[in-house]
Amino acid sequence: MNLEIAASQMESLGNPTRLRIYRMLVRAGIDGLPVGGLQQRLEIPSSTLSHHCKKLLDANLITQERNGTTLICRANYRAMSSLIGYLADECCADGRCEDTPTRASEAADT
Amino acid sequence: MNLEIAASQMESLGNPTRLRIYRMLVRAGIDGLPVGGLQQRLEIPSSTLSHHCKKLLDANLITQERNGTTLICRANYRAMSSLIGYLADECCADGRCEDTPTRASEAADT
DNA sequence: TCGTTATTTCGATCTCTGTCGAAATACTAT
DNA sequence: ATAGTATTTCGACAGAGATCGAAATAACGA
Repeated sequence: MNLEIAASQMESLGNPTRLRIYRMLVRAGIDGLPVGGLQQRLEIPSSTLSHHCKKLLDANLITQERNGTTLICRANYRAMSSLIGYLADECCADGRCEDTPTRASEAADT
Repeated sequence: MNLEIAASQMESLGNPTRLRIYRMLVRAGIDGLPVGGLQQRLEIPSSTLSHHCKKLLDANLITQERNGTTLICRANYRAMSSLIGYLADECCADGRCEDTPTRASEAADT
């Protein structure tokens, strides 16, 4: 995970419609949902939906698998975990932490 | 936490410069960093930096406290936790999960 | 092949965002 | 008050993003 990738993923999730899509897929689990299923729930034009799915796909936040004429979308859980890790990573690395008056490394130095 | 707030926070973090700022503040811990300190490291015009800080502030991702002429910025750790929770929340609530062949609730039903 | 359903691509429009320099404001110290 | 430092606001511009309808493509079954 690096800054550029993390930012692009955040940007993808920074649109309310895409965040809804993504959360639907997270909720749906490994079975995922077809694009058409998403469209029914979202009630937006399919071209708009396709546009958003492409963004999520490009950001590697979802995967797609064809099944006949329908296209199954799934959340990429691994990417989600990485992103979350990146956000919280190195919390207080350069300073004191909120919960502990002294950092572990500083305590070790004493 | 709701969708609109989460999306606006994601959007805020979806810009590389802002993500850098935010991570610097996360690393800095409770002591935070002055705007000027951020500017030295980022090497961007102060007007641009101010613009980004305002976005992060509006999204409730950072806080600011005046200390004389300098303005201390700090990451809002609570907001970060909420956001992370929102992302991972209700994973697989509507379907089977990746790791477990059957969900806990289904297993309980058996 | 033909028709039907599912999905994407195209092209247009409109709005929003990032960036900057210049000017304004906030605060402190003298 | 005045000068000096820190930060924000303003106004402008270029570029990116969201949205849509229409047309194109993909996959299937009769």
